[in-house]
Amino acid sequence: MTSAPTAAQQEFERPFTTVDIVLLTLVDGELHVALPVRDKEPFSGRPALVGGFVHAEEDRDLEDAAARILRQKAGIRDIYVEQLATFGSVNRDPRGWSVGVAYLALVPHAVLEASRVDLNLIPVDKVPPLPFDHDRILATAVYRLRGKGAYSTLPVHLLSKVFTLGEMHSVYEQVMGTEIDQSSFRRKVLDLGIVEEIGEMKTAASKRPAKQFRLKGTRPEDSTFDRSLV
Amino acid sequence: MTSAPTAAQQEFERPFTTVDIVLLTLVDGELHVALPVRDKEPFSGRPALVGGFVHAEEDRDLEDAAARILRQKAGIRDIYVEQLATFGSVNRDPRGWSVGVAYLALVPHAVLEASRVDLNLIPVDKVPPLPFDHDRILATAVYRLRGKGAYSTLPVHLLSKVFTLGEMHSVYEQVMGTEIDQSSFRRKVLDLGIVEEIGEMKTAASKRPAKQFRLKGTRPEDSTFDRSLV
DNA sequence: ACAAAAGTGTTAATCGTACACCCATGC
DNA sequence: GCATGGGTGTACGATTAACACTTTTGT
Repeated sequence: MTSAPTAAQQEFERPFTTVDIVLLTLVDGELHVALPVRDKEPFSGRPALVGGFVHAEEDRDLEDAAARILRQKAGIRDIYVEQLATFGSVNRDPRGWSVGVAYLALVPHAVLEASRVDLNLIPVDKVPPLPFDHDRILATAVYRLRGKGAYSTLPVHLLSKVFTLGEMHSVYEQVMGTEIDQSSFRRKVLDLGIVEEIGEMKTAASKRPAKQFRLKGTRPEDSTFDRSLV
Repeated sequence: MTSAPTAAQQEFERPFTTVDIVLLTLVDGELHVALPVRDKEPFSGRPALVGGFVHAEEDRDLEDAAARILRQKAGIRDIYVEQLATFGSVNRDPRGWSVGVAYLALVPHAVLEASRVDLNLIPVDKVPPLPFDHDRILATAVYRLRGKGAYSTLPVHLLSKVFTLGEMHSVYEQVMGTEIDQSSFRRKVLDLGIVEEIGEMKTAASKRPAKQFRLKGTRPEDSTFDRSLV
């Protein structure tokens, strides 16, 4: 409360609020999660999700808090972040009743390499038991990515802003864990109009150069469609 | 913190935590939201979402808190509830930095009528401006219901446990706001196996008696499928 | 010239919609 | 017997998956 405490508020002990971020990236075709080693109690020395307290004096809202925490604890900014779910209970944190607002963050691997912070990337299927309820949060994140993946542009955020259809195709295969017919994928992506050709640049790789694309206008960052891409 | 406060916690002012519930029901074919009149400051006398503080001493987790609030403030229990999203900012509540965990609750109208509480049901498209950020929360809830509706059993929870395919058909039409071919709807529902015939009871209405159904085993309350029912 | 990835085209099966039709009951 | 909602069947068009084929580059 800012100035005028009311009866209702004073009566109750306030839970404390954290933001917990599942930061995912793709390291040569495999989904990894950032699990930096904790340097404070509780669970000091153990890997855990990127997280921190909401700073009431500093953060204007939860998204601000998430962005700040990503900056301060992971050294990255301007990446894709969406709210996942909120976990609150008396025993998820040994310090007492806490509310953890969980976020899903997707980032191209290159961005993480540019950051100086050691994020301790671990393949999502080789993660050791985590402190707090972070196992559950991680599971929720992966479930969301897989579930929403086929019907949205979510997986694209694992790529850099500019990409080829080949790269996009491959990311969807990796995220969804299935083979996807190249031809069908291509056609769907193209006539759903979720992507736009950028210049006619080409990749300077080894074989035939590919056209470059970027996500279409839909700034709201998300975009869901009714056809499945897998 | 229960016993041993650490440095990190004491430094920060804690936001307070509320649970805000969008309680929806169908009153003769129209979606209504429960907006009981507030009897406390702030915004005393104005209709607002059903809500309350998390009671750290009493609630074991957020779902507990939501259930308790529904019992105490709406006089109902054992209804369908799912977490919607969490809204937290310095200015959503005049009392200061607050975190509101929003829930979507669906209930058959009959259950509300059994409750003694005056819930002030208002058609969702005729809702006056609400206090706090309740307008936004309500919009999110309706958006979720419409968006998820066609691909899940969500709308079914607006019906009593036992229902006919005709009733189900009609609820989906009302929620989604479209006409749905009766024959196709029927076939999809049936061979998706999301529903099971109960006895061979029949309705004692006016015309030809209909078979009665209930949601199939999938207790986890939810259940999503990949085909659209609309 | 060959490998490898980009990109195009065609076909057969599947799915969904629309519509026509029959059934059981109350009045 | 007729109006009304319950319930079934079918046919046509749209969508998809599967696969074959062509193009363009680096080596």
